[in-house]
Amino acid sequence: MNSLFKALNDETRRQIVDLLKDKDMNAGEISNHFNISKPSISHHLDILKRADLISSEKKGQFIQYSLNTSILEDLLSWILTLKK
Amino acid sequence: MNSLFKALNDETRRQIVDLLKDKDMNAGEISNHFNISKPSISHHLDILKRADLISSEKKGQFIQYSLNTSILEDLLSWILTLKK
DNA sequence: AAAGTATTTAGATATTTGTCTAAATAACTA
DNA sequence: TAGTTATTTAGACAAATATCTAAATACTTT
Repeated sequence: MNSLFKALNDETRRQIVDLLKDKDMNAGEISNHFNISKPSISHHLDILKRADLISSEKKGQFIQYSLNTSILEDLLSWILTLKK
Repeated sequence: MNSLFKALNDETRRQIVDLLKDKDMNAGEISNHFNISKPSISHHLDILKRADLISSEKKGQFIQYSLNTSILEDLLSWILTLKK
């Protein structure tokens, strides 16, 4: 839960998640959406991956990233216990 | 949204939120649940308050804190758009 | 094999954050 | 009003974080 909140506690990472909601993208495509260096984006992707919010798959020269919504169940149910 | 994620990105603050889920508490009562100095807890409460996750009301010598669940709607709907 | 493209790793740095102690403010009590 | 209790504010500091540039790795193409 800690790594999940940590991952989501950054505007850029939340935007990456929003991007991947619509379609899978490789690191370069993701990077093009931001005014941030590629190494920094790579670092953000790593944090999202460690939180299990995204997965990566090598596609030849590229690395394709996709969203993992299953991990959000935990977050969702935590919020719902608060709201009850 | 930024202040909300920031507020939730800390185990102590999430525990405070969990405490207030069950019943309202004053700062001292909250503080007693942690091995952290009162000023630090006060600082955490301030962050939660700025995120609008809790509200405070002066009750004589004490300050009573209570959970604000309405702000969680935004978070909830954001998560749901991801899961769609 | 050499050159080019995609991505990550390494190392540095400035900013943010969580914590502390000491002091200030506010309210109750004797 | 003096002392006690509840809480916050101020200031300091170590650890975590977001970012950068330079270099390394991995794949593709010619």
